[in-house]
Amino acid sequence: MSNNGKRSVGVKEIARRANVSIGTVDRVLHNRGGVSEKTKEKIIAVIKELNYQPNILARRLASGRTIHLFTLIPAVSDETDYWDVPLQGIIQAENEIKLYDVKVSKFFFDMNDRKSFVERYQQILQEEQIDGVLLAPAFIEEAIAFTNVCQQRNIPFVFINSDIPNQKSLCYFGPDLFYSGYSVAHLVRYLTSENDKILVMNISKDVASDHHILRKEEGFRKYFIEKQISQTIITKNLTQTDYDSVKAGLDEVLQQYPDIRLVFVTNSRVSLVAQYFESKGKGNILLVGYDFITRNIEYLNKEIIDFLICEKPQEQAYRGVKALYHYIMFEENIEKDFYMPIDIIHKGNQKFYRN
Amino acid sequence: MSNNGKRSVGVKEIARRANVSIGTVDRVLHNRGGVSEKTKEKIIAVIKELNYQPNILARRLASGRTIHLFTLIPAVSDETDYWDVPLQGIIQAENEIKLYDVKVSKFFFDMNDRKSFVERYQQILQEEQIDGVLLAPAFIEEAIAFTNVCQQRNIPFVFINSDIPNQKSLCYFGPDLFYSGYSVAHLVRYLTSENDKILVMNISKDVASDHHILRKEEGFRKYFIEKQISQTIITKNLTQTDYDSVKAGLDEVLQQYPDIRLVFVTNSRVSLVAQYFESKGKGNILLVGYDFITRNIEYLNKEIIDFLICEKPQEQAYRGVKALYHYIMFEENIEKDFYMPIDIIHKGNQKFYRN
DNA sequence: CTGAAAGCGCTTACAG
DNA sequence: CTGAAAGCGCTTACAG
Repeated sequence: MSNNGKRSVGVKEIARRANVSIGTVDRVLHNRGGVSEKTKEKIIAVIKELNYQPNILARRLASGRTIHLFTLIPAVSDETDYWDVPLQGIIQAENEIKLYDVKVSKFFFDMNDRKSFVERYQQILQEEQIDGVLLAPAFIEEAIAFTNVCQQRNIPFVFINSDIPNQKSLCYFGPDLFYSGYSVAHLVRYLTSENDKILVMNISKDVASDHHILRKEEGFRKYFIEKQISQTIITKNLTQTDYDSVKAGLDEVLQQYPDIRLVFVTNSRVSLVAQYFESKGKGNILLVGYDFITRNIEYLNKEIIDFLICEKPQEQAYRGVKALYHYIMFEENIEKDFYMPIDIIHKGNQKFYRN
Repeated sequence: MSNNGKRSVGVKEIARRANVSIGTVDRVLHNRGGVSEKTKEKIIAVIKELNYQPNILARRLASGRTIHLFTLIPAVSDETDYWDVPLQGIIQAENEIKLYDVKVSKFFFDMNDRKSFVERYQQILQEEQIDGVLLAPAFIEEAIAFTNVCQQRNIPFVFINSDIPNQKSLCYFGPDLFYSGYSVAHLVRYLTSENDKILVMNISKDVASDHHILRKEEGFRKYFIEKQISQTIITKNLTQTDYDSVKAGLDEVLQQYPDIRLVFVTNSRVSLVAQYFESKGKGNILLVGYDFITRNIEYLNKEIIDFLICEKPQEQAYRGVKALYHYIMFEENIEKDFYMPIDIIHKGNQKFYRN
């Protein structure tokens, strides 16, 4: 109707110009083989000449084939509901693309159990049709094993939350951990003066191999070295994540250094420290931590947590799923690394923040 | 193939159950009329019973109709390239949806010329097929006139950048201006102490009627009143936006108040103030302003601008166009107000920031 | 007021 | 190696 006859050229026109049937054009278009070199060349030439753009709608409609995507992320645990946020991102993407006959199957592993990761991915690998995989590679070796199989089988996969470089993922969506810590240091410089002491708190069952935490602290400290700022930075590692242990640890370190000015908690466990300050009193200590999750937001609003750093976990997962879909649908190549912005949230701007 | 025969029910099945032809089903589906009450009711019942979800792909494919959207935003000017950012958002959305046969026609007006706004919208209204409109209602009365016509003609429209409440827009994407200023105040409290003086600078050709600026300052000041903080806040309005005038204004105010600790510029003109500080020296004054645009980023990296507040102008426009598309395609209702997050950018986190 | 047919631009068997 | 036909789930004239 309002078409101006400009409806872009399709297989029909290509077939006409190449003097073949549309079936043969389709074979060339999808590299299905069974076409003589000569006709193939001719058809390719016409396709180029016409700058043919396939009609995605028609393609999806005609091929009754559902696209099957799989996601593998940690389950929400009592310790933290952080992983509910990426899950929401997956669901958001799913709702958008299910109209185009895409199915997303969601698998979850236990953050504290390597085996569960392996079990889940083996379950996935047993599926007969796997068009793409999104995973949070919490256990590096196991994730490598999984994605090696994907590579062999030509299944595209994307990482979220943390990256394994050189693993030929389609793309990574998540923080640049080092830079994230580095960035916090810059903010901290605005909040403290040179003779203020800073406490870095790493709260994790396995600090020694917690890549996230280590890289963030590295970046944080690097800033002070680079800028030659001789501010005192104390690190406290806590490998027990229950409140009592955190309380004991804080009691100890604050007794030893009573004049701490700012506490930087390198992950979402900042709410535990906030809980401590809520009962003990916070004085003029500033508290900075990670992740825009319910518990933390409560303390943010009470002004017990001063700043939360957040790297859009929902968007990471959302973009991850959409990237797989786009890759499969349009054979589009995607920019390899997509580092999330490092958002700063305080009581004053939390209202309209979105993960 | 991998279909499990679960391909959701379509018009055919509805027609079968209602004992009519698919043509009649289609008439009911689109309220085209010409169907007897009785059959209509019957068909509607079946549709509900089956929880029929139309196949959008097929719908778009079958109806040769192109969707025509129109956008009306300010042109990029010498004064500021701010409006290039929303334009990029429009283009981004356009690229995503043009696959679905959507055309976006972009119109631009001159920020300093009401008449150009009127001319452009009249041009738009002459188009024969208008499926939706996105506009930045910089001139309120004129925007009301325009959108009144849209309402009459049943054309959906969305606002970006600033809102006109009660104008029955489909949706608004942009900042909550008051809250934006309020939010900056909270940050400023972390950066200054109670006896530090603050300078608010409004740089705009028509400060008195610049809604953006006025609301932000209002929010900013409100914070201090609410919290009963007796910090000195000086306002300086500059109605000349060239550098020399800004320089003169700053010379004057800084002579009068030599002990200013923080300057808050209420819009993207903060680069002019930065330029001043670059030549005069900044001392220990902090500089806070708006918008993540090239000129400002340069000064951010030189640490002459300390913080930029940004409300994702690209995303505003992107979401605006997508909202129109979704509304038209799926007749989906959209949440009425979508206030953008109030992002805080400093030298340390600007690297991965996206407008 | 209603139905039957053609067609949107592709893909998928099937036949040769 | 290639073609002709049927069909994906809709919409659009056209005929009655």
